Amino acid sequence: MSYTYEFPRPALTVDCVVFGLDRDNLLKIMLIQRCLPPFEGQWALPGGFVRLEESLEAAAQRELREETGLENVFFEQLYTFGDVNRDPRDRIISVAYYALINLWEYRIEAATDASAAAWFPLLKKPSLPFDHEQILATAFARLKNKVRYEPIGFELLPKKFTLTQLQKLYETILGQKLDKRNFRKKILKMELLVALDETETAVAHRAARFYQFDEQKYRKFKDKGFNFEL
Amino acid sequence: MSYTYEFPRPALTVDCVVFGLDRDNLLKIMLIQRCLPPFEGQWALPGGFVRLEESLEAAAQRELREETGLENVFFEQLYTFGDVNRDPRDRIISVAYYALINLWEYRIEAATDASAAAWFPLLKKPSLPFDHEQILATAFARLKNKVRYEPIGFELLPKKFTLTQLQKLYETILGQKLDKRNFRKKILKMELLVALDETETAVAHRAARFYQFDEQKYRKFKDKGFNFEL
DNA sequence: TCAAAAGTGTTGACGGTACACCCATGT
DNA sequence: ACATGGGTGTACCGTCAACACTTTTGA
Repeated sequence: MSYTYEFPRPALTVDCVVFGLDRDNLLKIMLIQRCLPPFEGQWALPGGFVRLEESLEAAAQRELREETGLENVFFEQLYTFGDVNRDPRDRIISVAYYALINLWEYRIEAATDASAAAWFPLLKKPSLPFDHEQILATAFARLKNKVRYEPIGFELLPKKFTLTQLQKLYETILGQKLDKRNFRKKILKMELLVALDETETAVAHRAARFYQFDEQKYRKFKDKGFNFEL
Repeated sequence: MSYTYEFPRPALTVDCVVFGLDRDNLLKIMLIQRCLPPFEGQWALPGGFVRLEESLEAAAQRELREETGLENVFFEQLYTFGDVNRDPRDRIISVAYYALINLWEYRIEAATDASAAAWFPLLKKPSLPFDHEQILATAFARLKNKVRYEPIGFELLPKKFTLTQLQKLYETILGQKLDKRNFRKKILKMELLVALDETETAVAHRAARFYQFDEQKYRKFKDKGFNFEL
């Protein structure tokens, strides 16, 4: 028998913190209602056990797909939580991931048929079981940090967006007002946004121009040691 | 039987990337010589299996102590590696930590009696088994990044150090020359360093003043949203 | 007195911040 | 015509980068 079998093994799960931003610039989080003990019936982070034949990332993506119908979204490992008593059942380690998606199109609600999944505004969410509050706090801190120096904010918006929408996104995540003229100068000077010819429609005021994030340009800049800031 | 037992479990290890900086400003890494298969005899990152009754952090600290004699050093979770075939034995997930210690005092070599532990300059290290090369690369990237906006560099120096030593540390990690006057201005303006009355001894030139990092001040600044930069 | 590293200021360029008004559109 | 958000420029200030010489000490 191999060396590795001398040790009893903790169980291993993945949990996902899924952030979404809706049309009203409300930052929301996706939760699922647990259908098994412990904490049956409570809202918790989507997640589940890692299978032997799948990588951690694959496991997180599978769980997300199974429980919420989400696929092909921005996805990143967050942190691994392994306190001894974080799960009352057993010793369970959880590798947490976080994801960002845009809620402007209504595609999301439809996908949540099988398991009960729902979006909660960050400020109105129920309190979470296990150490999920800690996981969420860690994820939010990471988002707040990362959005300043990497252009991941775009993941929360539709492909075409206006500068005001982008600015509001930053204001929501960072929790502070930004100056409109300075914000535009800064973001446009980076030359990572492509101005489209289209404009907003059906608004009761001057129509805003749409922009698009140019990921190719960003990659080139990044390789040259470019720095995205605020 | 509980829900958790329906699933076969991967094994769980911790691995440690231990960086040290010696008197000559050489950045080194600690490796241990494996005394069990697979890769018996090869140099690899220190690490081992997580026990059921200890947290991840405790496991990493224990492994480090057992294998290298190191204790009470800067320590932080790095990333969790879980590719399916990263270990030839079995499905093994590894939670990686990284540590920073100063090698100016000779306390280290003495502690490495039982298992064969040794320090290798980053550029002259042997190639590593498993995915340890990837883990090391991730750790080095993290160090390089983090040193710019959090004062963790001090962990690599003795308590008392000269500004030139500090500057060389940054030059080594960042891989670029820095301007002496600008570096001093910047670092002193933050008021995180305490100038001591002592100076270097036994040098064949003008003796440099010693400084000390004031962690208390840093904590206060940090709470107020202070930003350590370069 | 020489070698070797310590220590010290100024200037010009750039980027950040603060700030207020006119424009386009739909109702 | 009015309400609503879209869009724009300038002036001041602080920060960063570039740059070279004098001082101290031990050999």
